[in-house]
Amino acid sequence: MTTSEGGRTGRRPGPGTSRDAILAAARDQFTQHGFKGATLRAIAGRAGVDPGLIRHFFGDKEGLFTASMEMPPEAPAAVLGVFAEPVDEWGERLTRAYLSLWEDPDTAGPLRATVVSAFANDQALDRLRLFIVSTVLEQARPHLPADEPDLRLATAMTHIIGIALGRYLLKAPPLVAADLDVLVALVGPTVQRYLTGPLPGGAAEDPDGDNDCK
Amino acid sequence: MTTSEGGRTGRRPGPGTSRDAILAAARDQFTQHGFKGATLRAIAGRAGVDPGLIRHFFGDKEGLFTASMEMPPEAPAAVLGVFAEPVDEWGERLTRAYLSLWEDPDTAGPLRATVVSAFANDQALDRLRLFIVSTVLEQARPHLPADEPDLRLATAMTHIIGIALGRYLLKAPPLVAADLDVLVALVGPTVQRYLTGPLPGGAAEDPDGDNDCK
DNA sequence: CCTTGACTTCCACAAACGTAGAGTTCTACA
DNA sequence: TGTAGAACTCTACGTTTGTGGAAGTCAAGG
Repeated sequence: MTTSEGGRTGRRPGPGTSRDAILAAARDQFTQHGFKGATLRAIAGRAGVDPGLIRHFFGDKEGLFTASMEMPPEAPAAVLGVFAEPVDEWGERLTRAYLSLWEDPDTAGPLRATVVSAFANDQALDRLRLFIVSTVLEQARPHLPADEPDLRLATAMTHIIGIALGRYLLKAPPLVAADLDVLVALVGPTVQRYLTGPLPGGAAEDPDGDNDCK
Repeated sequence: MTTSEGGRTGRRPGPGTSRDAILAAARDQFTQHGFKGATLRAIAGRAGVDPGLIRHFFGDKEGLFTASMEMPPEAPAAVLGVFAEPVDEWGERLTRAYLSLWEDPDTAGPLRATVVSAFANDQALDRLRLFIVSTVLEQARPHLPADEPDLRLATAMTHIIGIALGRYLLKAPPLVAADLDVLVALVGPTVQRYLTGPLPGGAAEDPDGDNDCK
């Protein structure tokens, strides 16, 4: 975002805006071309900055990468906080909380970078799985029905993530056109059903939810 | 002229085991490191072949890439064929047909490569969206309820794809551990509900009333 | 035999990459 | 006002990459 000064070297006048410009450009390039595909020169070019500056701020290409995936700590907390609410409201709340992360420009960038890189890099994928499995699952399991709590949360989360991918990454027209509230009203009940509803194959009309079918 | 090959002489395209080895290695490397991240030398090394052979068979790195994403034509037909079945059976059939594509080693490779590259490459993403939107949507829309048919199919497809990503790419333990039949029984009804069930907020009446949470 | 064309390998090159360090200019603080 | 250090640019090096062509090998037909 910084204008390129012609020929001049040394520190630019005014407050340093370059760091943020580099981060924005990095997220853009990493999500568009992957880790190896994105070049430091292209990122610097987009940011209107000398490539050497990247090394100054982030040391490494991997340093830049991890920095570009960091998101404000209140972001995951917003999703995790849903688990403190009554369990019968999780469906809509969870859906709305997660999709809101993708709506907010501040968190959408890192989120995008995280997901995309997870699909193109085994290490990043391991990190993502670890976060979902351990953090999310551990937080939610105590409040879920005894039969197959892991499978319940996995299908629910997968569903929400799938919607997010379709709307914000694949940009499927029907999902993009839909209003966020419509989407939440549509998906929320399904998520709720996965979380606390009866499971097929077992005693479906069991009101206690106390069945041990597998 | 004894053969139907015309009057051509010389060595015929042999049983060439190298070509297939290259394709397998290419799919492996492309899905693991992305298009730019995968190197022709690494692919050739994995295939136990000289890098020059790749150029001989596929000409280009992009030629190799597109070739590695081609899948047997009967694969998409298996999914599209579901639309010829009664609409009230689409839920389970669609789910099973698509997930089966990921179970079959012959189609899982290209499918994996397609999806992964779509997330790391804008062109591939456009291709995938075009296929889903135009081919799948056009085929299914005539049989769907009049209210929001596109949104119905979009949520349904997104859900199935999300499950596939969680099970076969992210490898979320609960989804991996679950039997395919269990997964179909769990997800199928949800998909069916998206396709033909009532929409929240809308005034649509549900004639067959299969709103049972079974 | 010999010819032919597909298969396979080796060597080489130009471009682009990440990294490195030295040098230049501006801000912050005493 | 002066100085330390952060911000910033320039030039350069070593490596790796995709690509190209020349040359050798092997099976099949004349």
